[in-house]
Amino acid sequence: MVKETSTYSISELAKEFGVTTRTIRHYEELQLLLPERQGQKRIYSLADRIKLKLIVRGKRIGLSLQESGELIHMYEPGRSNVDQLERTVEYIGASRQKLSQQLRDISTMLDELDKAETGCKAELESLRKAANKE
Amino acid sequence: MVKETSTYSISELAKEFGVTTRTIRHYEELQLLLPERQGQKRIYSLADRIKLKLIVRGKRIGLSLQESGELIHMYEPGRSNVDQLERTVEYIGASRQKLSQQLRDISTMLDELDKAETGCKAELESLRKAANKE
DNA sequence: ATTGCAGTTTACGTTAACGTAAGTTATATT
DNA sequence: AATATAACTTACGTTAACGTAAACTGCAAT
Repeated sequence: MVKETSTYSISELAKEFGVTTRTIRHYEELQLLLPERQGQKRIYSLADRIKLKLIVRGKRIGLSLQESGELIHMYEPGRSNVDQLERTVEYIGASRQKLSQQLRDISTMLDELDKAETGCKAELESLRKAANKE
Repeated sequence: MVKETSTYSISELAKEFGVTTRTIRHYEELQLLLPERQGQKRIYSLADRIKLKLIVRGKRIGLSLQESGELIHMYEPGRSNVDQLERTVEYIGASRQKLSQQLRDISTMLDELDKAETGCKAELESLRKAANKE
């Protein structure tokens, strides 16, 4: 069963993305989200949900809220003039470089984890052999 | 020309890794580094340098200093007993999972950047065509 | 009518990761 | 001997990203 409506309450989003409502309101304070209102209550659109998803994903790879904000901004209207578009393309290039570096870093770490694990398991083996000889 | 000695001053390391000496001392406050001393002066070994490298790399992919500290700990003596070794292997597994998730996140972001870039460039093209028609 | 959620605002508190400044010491150079 | 340079310690300051508490609102069910 998939959702049929395209609006969400704050607690629905909070539950879905594993954050608190305070966190979501905080993102709004920083202008990362700007939900509609029904009276006092915040009503989140599908677009808001996607932005939140991007923020949460960004956090997993160590982006600051500012950086996520800039990424969000890229997917938005602002494509008014050439100057703006060119700066966006530049920013995309820089982002790609940073992400590529992260890929390399993660590969290195995974390699090192493999080595460490192999070492641990060998160590465990020899400890168990020694224990059996008693 | 490669370094032949295997000790470093704090400012050498700071320069090499692009951090301040304050930062390096901070890592020592958190017990991530424990350099020798010559009187007051800190003398860093090759092992210290490697740890620092790991910390800096960890920061690039969004690890906290605590997490980097735990990773460092894994590469260290502690292999005394079976219990400890097993917990280390578990921790390695968890780390690998987290890193794998990051790999997926980064791939997704790179894809989205590609789409955004394509969109921008198309937009730029049509803007330029329009400008030429004047 | 009141009890109970789910939501709201306002505002101060907290943690991580350093920055920054002030004053001290040791070594090397002019 | 005086000065510069690189190190050091102590301690308070700062920013990001929320946490937490208090007090209020609106609607729904008992």
